[in-house]
Amino acid sequence: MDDDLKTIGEMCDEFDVTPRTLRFYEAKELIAPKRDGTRRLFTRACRARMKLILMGKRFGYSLEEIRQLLDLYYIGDQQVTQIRRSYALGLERLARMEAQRDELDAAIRDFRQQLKWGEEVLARSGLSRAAE
Amino acid sequence: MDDDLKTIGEMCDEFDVTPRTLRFYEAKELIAPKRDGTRRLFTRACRARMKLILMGKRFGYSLEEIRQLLDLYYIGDQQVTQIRRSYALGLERLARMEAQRDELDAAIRDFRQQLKWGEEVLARSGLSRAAE
DNA sequence: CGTCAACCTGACGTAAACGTCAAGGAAAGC
DNA sequence: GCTTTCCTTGACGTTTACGTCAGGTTGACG
Repeated sequence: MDDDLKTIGEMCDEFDVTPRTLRFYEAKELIAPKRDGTRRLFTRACRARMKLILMGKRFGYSLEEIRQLLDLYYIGDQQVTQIRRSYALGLERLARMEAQRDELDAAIRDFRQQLKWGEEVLARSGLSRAAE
Repeated sequence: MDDDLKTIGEMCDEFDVTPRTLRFYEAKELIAPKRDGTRRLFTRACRARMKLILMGKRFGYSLEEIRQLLDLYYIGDQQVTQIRRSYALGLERLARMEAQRDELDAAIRDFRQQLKWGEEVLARSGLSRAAE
């Protein structure tokens, strides 16, 4: 049905990672490629998950946290209790993300202040052109 | 002159870290406590740096990156070229921080959407009380 | 004087996220 | 048929940021 399958090499090109990384993610059950005998074949679902994995990494989640996040995205037809647990987990994570963003905002404000101080140091340093 | 010096134990209480952590930071030249014979004595400057170190860690910098940041904070009377280099580095970092925050904002929006979807799943699951 | 708490210096252990190397299978081109 | 290329599975190495001992000092207290 959906057989736009990719080899490990093609995946590496697409996502700019090494084969080791993809095998590692499989070992950690973050992705589950099919097999042609012994060879891995990566489905469209794998690629979707890879995008999410790399997104997660960009803002500092561990692979284990990402695995849980992926479970949240792909719940399917499980028990409602399971969904509720995931939902609660999601709320927690949202709170953490918002806290993190607020800290980052504050840090950015501090940092801007620091840079203004740097500008003054440069200005008073006897040189007229601060940006050359 | 300024002799409000603290022992390692007092520092641990103040910053909620272990002695090992402080010794490690000294080994990595993030802080430079004085000595009374063999014992470490932490100055006010050390405590200021510790605050900045912990700040840096909170939003995901490595200790090595933090060490460079601290150099930016405590420039002193170095060459102006040096100051300029640090300043440029600071601008870069600010850009990175803002990009990170924007990604986080976007992720939070996505996530909120995801949670709304979860709420609907719960609502349609035949149960009236979604939060018990 | 003993000992107890708080400190010291190695030095080895650990978890995460892969890198790297060895040894081998399978298909594709010449 | 032989070589090259791409893939496979172990299995050990690496970095970061410490934890966790072992063994040795030192100052204060009873």
